Amino acid sequence: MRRMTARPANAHQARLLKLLRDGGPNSRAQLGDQVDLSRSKLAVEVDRLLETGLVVADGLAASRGGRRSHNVRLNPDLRFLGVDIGATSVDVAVTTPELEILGHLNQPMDVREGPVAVFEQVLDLAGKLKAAGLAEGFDGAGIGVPGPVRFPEGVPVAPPIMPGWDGFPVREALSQELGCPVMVDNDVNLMAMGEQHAGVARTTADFLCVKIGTGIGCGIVAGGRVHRGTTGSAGDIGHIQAVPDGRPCACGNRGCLEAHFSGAALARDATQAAGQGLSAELAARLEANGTLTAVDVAAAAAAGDATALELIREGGTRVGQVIAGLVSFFNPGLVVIGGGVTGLGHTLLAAIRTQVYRQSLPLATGNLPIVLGELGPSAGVIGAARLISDHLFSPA
Amino acid sequence: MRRMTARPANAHQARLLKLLRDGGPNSRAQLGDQVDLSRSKLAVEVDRLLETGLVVADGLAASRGGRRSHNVRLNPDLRFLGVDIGATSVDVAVTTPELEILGHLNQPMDVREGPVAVFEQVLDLAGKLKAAGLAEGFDGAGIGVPGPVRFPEGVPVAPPIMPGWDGFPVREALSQELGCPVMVDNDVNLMAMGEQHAGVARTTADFLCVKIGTGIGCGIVAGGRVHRGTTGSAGDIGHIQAVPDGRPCACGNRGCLEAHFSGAALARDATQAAGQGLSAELAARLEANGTLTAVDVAAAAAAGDATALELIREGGTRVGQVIAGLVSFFNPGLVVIGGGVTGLGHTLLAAIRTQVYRQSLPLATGNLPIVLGELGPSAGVIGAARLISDHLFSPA
DNA sequence: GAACTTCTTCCACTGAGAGGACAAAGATCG
DNA sequence: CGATCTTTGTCCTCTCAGTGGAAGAAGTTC
Repeated sequence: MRRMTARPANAHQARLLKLLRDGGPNSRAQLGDQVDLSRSKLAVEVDRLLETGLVVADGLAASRGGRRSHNVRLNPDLRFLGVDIGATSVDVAVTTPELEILGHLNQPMDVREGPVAVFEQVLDLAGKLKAAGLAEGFDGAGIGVPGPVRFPEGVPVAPPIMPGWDGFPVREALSQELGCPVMVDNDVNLMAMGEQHAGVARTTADFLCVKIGTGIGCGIVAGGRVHRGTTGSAGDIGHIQAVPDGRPCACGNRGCLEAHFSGAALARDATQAAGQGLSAELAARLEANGTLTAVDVAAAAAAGDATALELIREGGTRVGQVIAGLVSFFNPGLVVIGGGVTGLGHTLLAAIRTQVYRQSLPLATGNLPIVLGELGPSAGVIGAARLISDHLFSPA
Repeated sequence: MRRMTARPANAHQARLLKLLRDGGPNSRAQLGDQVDLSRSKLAVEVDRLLETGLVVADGLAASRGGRRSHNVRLNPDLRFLGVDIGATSVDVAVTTPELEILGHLNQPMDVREGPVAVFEQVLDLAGKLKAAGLAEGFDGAGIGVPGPVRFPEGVPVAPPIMPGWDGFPVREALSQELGCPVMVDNDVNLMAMGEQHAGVARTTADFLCVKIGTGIGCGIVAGGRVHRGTTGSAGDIGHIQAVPDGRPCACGNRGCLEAHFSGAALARDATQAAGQGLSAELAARLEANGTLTAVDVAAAAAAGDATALELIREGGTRVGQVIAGLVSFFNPGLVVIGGGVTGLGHTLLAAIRTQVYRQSLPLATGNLPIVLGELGPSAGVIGAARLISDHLFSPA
C-alpha cells in the first residue's frame, strides 16, 4: 500500500480529523453536532477528506430517531509508529489512526551507545512489527528521547545522560530511514501527552506528569498544551535541590532530587542496605541476582520488608517535597506519577501525597488528585503517536 | 464625553487595535505591512473602526518614497484606569489608550480593612485624577489584588492576607461603581503583564516575574500568556519551603520562603539586629522612626552597613534557592525581580544570581538574564490597563 | 518637467459558507 | 398497515468576505 501523504487543507478538516482520532468512527450528523458548521459545509469538507483517502466510509450508524446516518472513520490502513527511547531500554509500538496499540515491543538497550546504534535497534523492532503483519509502512513516527530537545528542529541539546546525541539530527535522520514524517520530543512530555490522550488526564487542562525512572523528569501541560520552555529543558526537576548539602550528584551539585531518589539511587540504597545486613529480603535477592534494581525493592516491599518500605517512604517524601513546591508554583489540576518506579505503588504514592498535602497551601491542594498513571509503559508510545498525529492532522 | 462602548467586530479589527495600542499612531500602509491583508480589505476594516469612534484619523505620515500615507491612531479620548491594590498601599493611574500613564497616585492603606473601605479610597483617588482634568470618565478598568483570583468571574478566593475579601464580587461591584467594564487579576500577574507590555520582558514569550513586597509572589508567562492555574493561585511561591525545619510561618508550616525573606521578614530581622546592637546604623534609624522597614535596610546597606548587607545577601540566597528550582522546572527565557524590595538593588540581585547560576543546570541558565523590573511601581498599573485593554480589544 | 514610487480608491471576480427546500429513510402510534 | 413525525442527505440560491488589478492621487528623484 502507498503511504498516505495527504494533509488537511484547512482548519475545519484538521478539526474533523482530530475528532475522528479521539472519538473513533462517527456519523456525519454527530460530527455536525460538534463542529458548528452548516450541514452543507460539513458535507463538502467530509467529501474532500474522503477524496484524500485519509477518511473512509464505514457503513451506517444506528438511528437516532430518524433516517440512519452514514458513518465515516479515519482510514484504518493508517499506521503510526511510537518510539520511546529510555536510558536503559527502548519501546516501539504500532498504532491505528485512533492511536490504539496494535503491537508493542520492548528491548533493553543502553542509550549511551549513541544514536546510530540505538536507531539500528529501533528500525529492527519496527521491522519486526511490520513482519508480524501489523503494518506495511508508517505514515508518521513520534520519537521520545530521555533529554531536552530543541523541538522545532527535533534535535537533542546538551542531554546529560546521552553523550553523543548532542546536536544529532534525530528528526531528519529517522525521517530518512523510515520514509515518513517524524517528530521528536522529550520522553516525559510524551508520557504527559499519552496520559492526556488516553489516560487519567483526559479532562484536565493544567497538569503535571512526574516520571520517575532512571532519572526524574516532569511533563508540564498548561492550557492543554505542553510547555517546553525556552531551550526545551522545562520539566528537568531531577536536579532541583531536595536536601541542602545532601548527597553529591553527577551534575556537580549536592542534594539533587535525583541523587536522593530515582531508579538508580534506589538501587544503590538497597544494595547498601543489603550489604549492611539491614534486610534479609534484599540480601537474598542480591545474592540471587548479583545486583538489585527498583523492581527488587518493590518485591521486597510487597513481601513486607521494613527496610524496603522505609526506603520507598523516604524517597516518596523527597519527591513529595519537590512536588509540593511545584504545586504551589504551578497550581495544576492533577498530578500524575509514572515511570519505572510505579511498581512501588501505593506506598510511594501515599508518601508523596502526605508530603504534598502537608506542605502546599489548601487552595492549591484542596481538590488536587495525585494519582498513578493509567497507561504504564504505553504512555510514552501513545504520546509519541499523538505527537505525530497532531502534526499530520494540522494544516500544512 | 460619552464613553466608548464599541468593540471590535472581528479578529482583524482586534488585531489592528492591538497594533495601534502597542505601536502608537501608524499609517495605513505600515499597518498593512504587519497584518497580511489585502489593501482593499484593510481599508474596509480601518474605515469601520473609524466609524465606531475607537480609531481616529491623525494627519499625514512621512513619505516612504512616494505618496504620503494617512495616519490613524486610537481615539486619544479613551482612558483606562489601572488599580494596583497592595497589602499596605494602593496605586491608581490613568492611562491613554496606548497605556501611557497620564497621572499616578499612591496612598498607604490596609487591605485588611475590607473591600468596601478600600474601594472608597480607590474611587476617591480616581475622582482626584478626574478632577485634575486627566479623564472625564473611564472606558475600562483593570484591578490587581494581592491574592488569588477566580479570573473569569473576577472574584478573590481564599486570599490569606485579605480576610473579608473571600468571594467578594470585585469585578461586578467596581463595574457598577465606575460605570465601565472591569477585569480583576492577581497583582503579580499584572506586574508581569506590565513588564511584558512596556518593560524588560517585551520580547520574551516565557518568563517569570518575581515580586518581593510584603509577601512573595511570581507571575508566570508561558507562550506569551499568563498562566493562572486551576484555582487562580499559580505563582504563590511564598510558601514553598526554603529552609527545612526553618522559621514558623503564618500558614502553619515551617521554613516558608516568606518567613525567611520578604518585606515583612526583613523588617523583623532588621529590628532584631538593631535591638541586639549588631548595627549602629539600623539602631539609629530605629531610634529616629520608632520602626524599621525594608527602605531603612536599603538605606543602611547603601551606607555600607555590614549587617544590613548581610541580611540582604542571606535573603537573596534564600530567594535564589527557590528561583533556581523554578528555573529548572519552567525553563524561562528571563527572570524579572520586582516589588517593594527592588530598592535593595544590586546587592540582592547579585545574591539571587549567584545562587541560581550555581544551582540550576547550564542548559537552563546558559543564557538566562536575571534582571530588576524596569517599571517600578508603574508595572502593576500598566499591567492592569493592559489587562482591560486586551479584553476590550477582543471580539465581543 | 519627466519618470519612477508609493498610497488610495474603485470594481469585478472568486470562493466560502449559510440557510432553505425537498427528498430519502426510519420511528412512532393509532 | 398507513399516517405522521423526526432525522439525515442533497441541491440550490444568496450573501458576504476577501483578492487582485486598474487607475488616479500625491511625492520623490534626477
